[in-house]
Amino acid sequence: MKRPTIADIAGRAGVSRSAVSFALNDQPGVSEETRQRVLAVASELGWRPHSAARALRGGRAGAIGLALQRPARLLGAEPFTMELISGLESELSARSCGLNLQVVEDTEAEIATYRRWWAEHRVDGVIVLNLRDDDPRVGVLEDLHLPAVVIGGPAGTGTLPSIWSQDAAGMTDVVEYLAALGHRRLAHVSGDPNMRHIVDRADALREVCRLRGLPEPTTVRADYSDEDSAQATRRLLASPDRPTAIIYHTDLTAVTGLEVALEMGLSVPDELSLVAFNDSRLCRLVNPKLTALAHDIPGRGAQAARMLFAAIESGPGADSQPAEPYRLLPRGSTGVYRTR
Amino acid sequence: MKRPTIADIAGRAGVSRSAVSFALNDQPGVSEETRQRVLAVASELGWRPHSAARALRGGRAGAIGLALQRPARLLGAEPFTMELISGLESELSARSCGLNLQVVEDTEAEIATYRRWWAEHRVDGVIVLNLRDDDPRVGVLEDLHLPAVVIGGPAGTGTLPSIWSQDAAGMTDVVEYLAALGHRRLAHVSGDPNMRHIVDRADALREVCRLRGLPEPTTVRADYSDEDSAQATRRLLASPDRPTAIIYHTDLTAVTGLEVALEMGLSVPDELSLVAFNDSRLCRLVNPKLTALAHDIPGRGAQAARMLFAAIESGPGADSQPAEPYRLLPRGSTGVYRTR
DNA sequence: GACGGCCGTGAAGCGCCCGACCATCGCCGA
DNA sequence: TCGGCGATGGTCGGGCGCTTCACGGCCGTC
Repeated sequence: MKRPTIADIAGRAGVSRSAVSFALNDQPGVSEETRQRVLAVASELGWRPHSAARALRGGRAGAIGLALQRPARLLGAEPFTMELISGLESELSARSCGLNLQVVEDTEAEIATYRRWWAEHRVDGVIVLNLRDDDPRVGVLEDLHLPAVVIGGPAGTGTLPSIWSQDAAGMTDVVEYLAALGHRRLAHVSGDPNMRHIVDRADALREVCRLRGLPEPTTVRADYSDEDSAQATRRLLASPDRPTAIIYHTDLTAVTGLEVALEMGLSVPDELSLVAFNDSRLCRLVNPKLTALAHDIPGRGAQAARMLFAAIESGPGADSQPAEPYRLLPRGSTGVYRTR
Repeated sequence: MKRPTIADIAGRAGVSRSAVSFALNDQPGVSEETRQRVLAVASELGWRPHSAARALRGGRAGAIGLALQRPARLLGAEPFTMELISGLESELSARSCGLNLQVVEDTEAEIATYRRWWAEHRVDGVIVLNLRDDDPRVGVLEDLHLPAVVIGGPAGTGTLPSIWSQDAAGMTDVVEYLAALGHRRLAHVSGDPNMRHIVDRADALREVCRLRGLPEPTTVRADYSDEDSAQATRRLLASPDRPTAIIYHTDLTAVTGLEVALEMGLSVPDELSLVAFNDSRLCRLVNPKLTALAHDIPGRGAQAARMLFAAIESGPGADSQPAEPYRLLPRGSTGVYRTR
């Protein structure tokens, strides 16, 4: 089975290759009649443009890139990435644009991937995840003039457009909600403090507590692992003035925290309330169900894809946009604090 | 910033373009000295082959394709896909080969994607998931001569090499284990009966029960949704001769099942044992932890990638291979059945 | 009859690979 | 001594499929 080329079409339709090209690309230079004839032959032969030839000619690669900087174990566990991908896809497939995926070890490898993609003309643009402070990726992408959209920010993205989740607002909502329930001693199990949004949350937490006259909240760090988050929760709950409510940076971490709390004989939510950033099925599978800050991740993926297309088509300088705000979904894991 | 081409290297090194090409591709025809000089200049300029030009020249596209036929919500929830991808990647990145991802609606769309990828020269081969009976994808890929590796089988994959999970063996292990614990009435919440491996499991279950003289097991169907699997479990447990052990086709479904059982006041594992196909963090997050049949998914992804490379390089006719067998991981959700 | 608009053709070239060809040199046999 | 020959190390140029610029007939119009 041989792939048909425009030369084949030209032969069959009795016109030159250029005419075929014009016809197929809706360019002027051929009569309507010829155009129709060419289109008919093309669809009869099942012609499709050879992506490499197009790309070589200086056009688009017809694909965007997504580098995932995550260990294998984690990729499976957390739903974020896949939901984001499916959101991206919804926009991509509409424009029959491909998605190039690459799992990378660290930032250095990620940057190497961007350089390679750029040099090999593999992608027309990339989506950047998990912005950090002074993120070196931003500068590299700017230098390469490789269109990119950052999911994160809005600060520190340089000239790259970004789509930023309103983390401070989300955290504020949670704290006000918890305060209204009578909680005063709050704690926060947070992620990598180099990540922009993690810092935003911690800052917001402190700020709102200050404004509301609540005691200084505790922030401890835990990565995504079982052990780490269990340990963090254990430490918090073992302290003499233990918090009455804990906010977790992920659903995964929160679920582990809930296990630990129950294990330690605490009643949730009577003696301890728990809230998770990121909602997922996980939050509804545990008992009591976890109160969560939900996000429309596929929606954000779609939004990012649209922004990236805009950046690819009209060059840099596009505006950053906020993502849809977090929605607080109160469930069984939060309630009025009852002193014994 | 301009991407350097071999012409640039040729100019700087004072040789012809062909010489550069020979040098860069480890072909004979240049002296060792020239080769070194060319390589030095190339790395100095940061040259990388233009993937499109290579592909156009008749070479490889330098990427493989993976079409995911799954609704967005689900992709996030189940860890399988991402673990598989990370396994694929481990092999791909070693050969600096890309991964093209596409989320598709249904089989028809998936086939259209394969045709498109083929016609556009976008991928050198594909990984096919979730083989069904009389799967139309097999014939299409054979016709296109598009190298492919099927994850599933081993029956019904035509000339395509496959990597098949030993579902019957896994199921047999579970049943023997449950029988040893004293269980007699078994039930099975199964997935889409069009899927090969799902049928294999159901067949094995019936067969082992027959051999062991256990009563005919019940098999009910449930898709991945919360409601569906909850409903299936509820029905099973509401029946007068309700099963004492239930085997679920996914961790996700099993977790939902556990919730339902606890909700109905059953004690797990005293009155009901639960086992899940597919292990994941989910199984360890619930209480009691779920007994599961574990699989090394990233390992399977890597294996599939290696097979696909072999198929791409040496044409069809490669052998199918079994995946590593399931490992039964007994946890808190299974135990001796205690009649009240 | 010059001119402009419309259709269409020819050819170049994107970056890379590779088959065909060529220059040089050392070696051998007449 | 010298022509011929093979090996070595390199150049030339075509072509993969597609786009696009420059041009050239053809017709109708002023």
